[in-house]
Amino acid sequence: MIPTSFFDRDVVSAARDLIGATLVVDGTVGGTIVETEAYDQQDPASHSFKGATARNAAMFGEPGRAYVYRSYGIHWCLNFVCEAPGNASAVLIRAIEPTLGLNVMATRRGLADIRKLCAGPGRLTQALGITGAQDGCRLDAPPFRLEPAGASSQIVVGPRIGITRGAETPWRFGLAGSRFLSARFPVDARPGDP
DNA sequence: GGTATGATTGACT
DNA sequence: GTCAATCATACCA
Repeated sequence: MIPTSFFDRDVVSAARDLIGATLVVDGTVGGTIVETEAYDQQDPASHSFKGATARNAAMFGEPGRAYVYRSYGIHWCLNFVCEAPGNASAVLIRAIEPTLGLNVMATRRGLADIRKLCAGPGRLTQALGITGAQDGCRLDAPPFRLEPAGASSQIVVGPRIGITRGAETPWRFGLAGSRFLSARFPVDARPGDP
């Protein structure tokens, strides 16, 4: 079990150390975290950049809690709050390698392709059944369960995806060579890869 | 009150 | 590669 204290520190190192950790929801679905991004309050791409609002309240609350928001009016995105208060920050969970409850997740996604089951922030919330109802929930209590990464993994770093401001900041982390990333990393791109 | 904009995805040329 | 879906939020009047 990853304790709340794990998140009471710099969001960038937390984002890196979450690669390889296991996320389980409702004890029925989950997998290994293979892609994350960091956002802090000094970051123009962060929701917390312009101060607290009703939507981002969880980011300004205690670390070790979930921040869930609606994206493009369609999808939900899951974050882990870090280092707050003082520097409202969070780790966006962008992709997991599905390991638990594949049938349930495939049904929710209406899709059998395991590589696209949880490869993307909107996709993994749909597969895991995460909605705004989990906004502000503790990460060390049901419905969540988090287990730390095992042996240290080879980690790749790159610029974050889908943002217009702060796009040059290399705060995206991934498990090197994973087939379950939402997109390939520049340094992870090798000729001949599918 | 109105309007522009997304930490995205899936369908389509 | 392009583009629509779809709506809460933020910001302006």
